[in-house]
Amino acid sequence: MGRPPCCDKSNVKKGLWTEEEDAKILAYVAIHGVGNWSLIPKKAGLNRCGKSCRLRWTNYLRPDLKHDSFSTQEEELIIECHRAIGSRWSSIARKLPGRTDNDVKNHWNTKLKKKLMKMGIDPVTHKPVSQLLAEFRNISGHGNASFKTEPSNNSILTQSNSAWEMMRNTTTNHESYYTNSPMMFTNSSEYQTTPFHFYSHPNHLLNGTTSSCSSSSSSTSITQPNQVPQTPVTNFYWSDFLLSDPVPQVVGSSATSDLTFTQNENHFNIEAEYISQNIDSKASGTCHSASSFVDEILDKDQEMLSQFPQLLNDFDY
DNA sequence: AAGTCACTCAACCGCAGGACG
DNA sequence: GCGTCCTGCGGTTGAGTGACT
Repeated sequence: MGRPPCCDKSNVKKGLWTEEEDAKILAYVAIHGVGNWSLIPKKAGLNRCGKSCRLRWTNYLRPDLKHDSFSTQEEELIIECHRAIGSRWSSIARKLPGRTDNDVKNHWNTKLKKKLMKMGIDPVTHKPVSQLLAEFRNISGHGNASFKTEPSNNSILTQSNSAWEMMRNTTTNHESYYTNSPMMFTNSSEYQTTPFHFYSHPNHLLNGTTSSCSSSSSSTSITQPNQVPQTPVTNFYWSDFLLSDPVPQVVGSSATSDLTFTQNENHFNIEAEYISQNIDSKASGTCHSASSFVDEILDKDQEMLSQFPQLLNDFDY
C-alpha cells in the first residue's frame, strides 16, 4: 500500500498562481510565519496543495529573493560548485544569497550548460570533450577504431552521457558543432587559449566566451519577461488579505520580512571547504607538480591530436 | 499576418529523510 | 521498531513568449 496523496489532487487548483493567491500567502505568512504547509491552504483560504504553497513561497514570494538576472560572478560560482559537487542545486543555491535551487537549476539547464558545451567542455564532467574522447579510446581499447557506432554502455561517455549526447543533440548540423568547438576541431589560436581559461582562472570564464555565447546570453536576459518582476497592475495589496484568525504563531518564525531560514550550514560548509580547497589547489598548482592544470590538458590534447591525425575524419554519427 | 520553432522558467511530481508519537 | 506526517530535493513538464520562416 503506497503513501496516500498529500491532498485531494482532483479538488485543488494547479498551474500558475494569481496575484490574489500570492497575496493570500503573503498575508498569512506575515501573521503566522512559515510552517505546517499542509494546513496553510485551508487557513489562508487557498484551494491549493500545501506543497504547492510551500513551493510558491520558497521559489517566488520569499522577501529575501532576488528576481534579477544572474551576475557573471554568480554564474562562475555555479559552474565551480557544479564541477565540485554536481547537481546538488540546493547546496549551490545556499552559496548564492537570494537565489533558490530552482533558479540555479533552471539557469544551469538553460544557459550555463550550453555555454560550456559551446566552449567544448563537457557540462557533466567539466572536462574538455576531446579529453573524454581520448579516455574513451583508452578504456575501450579502440585506439584506431572510428566512432561509427555509439559507445558501449560501460564507456565513459555513456556514464556521463553528456559528451555523447552533446554531440548528438546540441546541433543537428555536425559541421556547426565542430566549428563551435574550437578545443577539438580547429587549430586557431582560440583553440590554444579560450576554452582553458576556466581551469586556470575561473573568474575569466564567462567574460572570455565567444561572441556567440555572450550575445545569446545577454540578449535573452534582457528580453526575458520573467527575469525582472513586472510591476503588478493590481487593485489590491497582499495586506488586504491579512486574516484575523488568531492561529498561534509558529515558534521561531517572525511575522515580518526578516523571517529566518534555518539551514544545515555545517554540511554545506564542508562542501564549500571542499570547493575552495579545489580552487586553491588549482590556483597554486598543487594538483600537478611540474606544470599547471591548464598546461597538462593542453599537452594531452596536442598529444592526442598528434597521435590520431585522422581523428577529425573518424567521426561519423 | 500566420504558422512553426526554440527557449525560458514556474510549477509539478515522486522520492528520501527527519521528526514525532 | 514502525507508521505517519512534513519538508527538502532533483528531475521533468508544459504554458507562455519571442524569434524565425
